[in-house]
Amino acid sequence: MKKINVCIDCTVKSCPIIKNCTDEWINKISKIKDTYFYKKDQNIVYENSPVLGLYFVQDGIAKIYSTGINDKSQIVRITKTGGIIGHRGYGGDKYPIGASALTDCIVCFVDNDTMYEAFLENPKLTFDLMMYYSSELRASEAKLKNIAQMNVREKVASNLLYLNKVFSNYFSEGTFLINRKDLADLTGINTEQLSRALSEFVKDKVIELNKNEITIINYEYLQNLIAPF
Amino acid sequence: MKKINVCIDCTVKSCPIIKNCTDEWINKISKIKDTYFYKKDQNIVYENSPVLGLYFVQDGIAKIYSTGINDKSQIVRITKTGGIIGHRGYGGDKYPIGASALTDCIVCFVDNDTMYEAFLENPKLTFDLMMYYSSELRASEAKLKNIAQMNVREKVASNLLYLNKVFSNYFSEGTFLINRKDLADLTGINTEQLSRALSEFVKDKVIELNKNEITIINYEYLQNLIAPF
DNA sequence: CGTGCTTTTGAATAGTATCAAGGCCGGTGG
DNA sequence: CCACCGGCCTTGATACTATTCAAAAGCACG
Repeated sequence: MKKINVCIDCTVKSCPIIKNCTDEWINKISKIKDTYFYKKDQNIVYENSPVLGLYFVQDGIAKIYSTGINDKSQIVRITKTGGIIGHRGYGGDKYPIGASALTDCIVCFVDNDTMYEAFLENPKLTFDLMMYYSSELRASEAKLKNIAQMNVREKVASNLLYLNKVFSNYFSEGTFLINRKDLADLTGINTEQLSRALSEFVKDKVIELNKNEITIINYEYLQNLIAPF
Repeated sequence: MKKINVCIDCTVKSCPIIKNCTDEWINKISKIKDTYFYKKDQNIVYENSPVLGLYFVQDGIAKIYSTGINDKSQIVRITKTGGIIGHRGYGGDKYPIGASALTDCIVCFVDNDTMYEAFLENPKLTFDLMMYYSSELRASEAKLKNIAQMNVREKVASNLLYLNKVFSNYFSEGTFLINRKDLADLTGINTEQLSRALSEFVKDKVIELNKNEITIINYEYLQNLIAPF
């Protein structure tokens, strides 16, 4: 994993800046942006810190979380290469969420003023980002429904499949690395229940566990659990 | 309640079209758009119907819902004058949600192609709508956390306060009209539990019930229930 | 090879969903 | 005008599920 400082050289072709801005603007942002490296488990955005701009994930996987009642933490989503962090806060005063690195991460930061100018002068960028919001909103509402309507077993199944998708290309097929607390916070349950659910899945030969490494063996079983039609 | 057909005459000053488009574009959209009247309980958007464009609420209150496991319905949010319906589906294939009228509603419809052109030629419109998405996303994620972490009593309290905000100016202060099923679907619980929670609130003189009319008496009590600090 | 942290498991408790029955109210037709 | 029907709402009893508390096992790190 290596920092890329100049946008023109960037390999992240899904980056909204590179995809939608004029060459002039790509160069301008390239000069203004900062690029940071975060080690696994390091914080990227602090909850309730002032909104300074947008973060674009160049490489790695990060969790976006929010702390609620009794300091219970809820992971709201997970993002990776090509994703954006901080857009929820955009237009607001403080980031309503925090973010930290699940794997080592490289992240580009662009300040508010630069973004605003870029938006007004690159309509396609704004439109593209609007579509990004749209898909995020769909995902968030789907997740809302899942958490409201599924039981523990179903929620865990659903999130195992989600993580498998997110982590594809980072480890071998069907395998990913996440600790129990994070998986519980993502699923919206506590670690004890998660542990019980995982143990059951192991017993039924649906997954295999190796410390924090989870491997899905029987996809179909998990699929049927969440969409029994 | 009376349909306004010409955008220039429209009293909804928060409409993103009127607020952000050139006069030329306001006129253009004014001619192209359709304006519909929906009676209370009538459907505005059907779940899984093809995405044809965006709906702008000129007057009234509508619920946005989505059907899940075992035909359980979840109300995802409630929108009113100045709000937008269908933006989640935008960029996708089918509307992932349905919408129907909680009060009589007047709704303006603008088709996809017109919207797309308008977005590219009115950067401020796109930016404004992007901010709308951003605030919707914040709201959705706040709701996610609430549903995941609150108990029934707290969820009901939270949603009573939410409805009170949404319905302000439609009935007298602190009063709103909604049936039990809708309130349960909004809260993410079943009608029996809702009924119990409401009964307790009545006993404790926190609210008053008059058929489907709910009046909040003790705001502070409800507030403390959801943010006990 | 301790020490402290995470994970797993068990048992008791609390909370929520479901089932069933009855009440209330509005509408319809005799 | 009243009796009856059907839908919505409320309440109670019960079954189920999830949470909490406690304890022990596993593992990571110095």
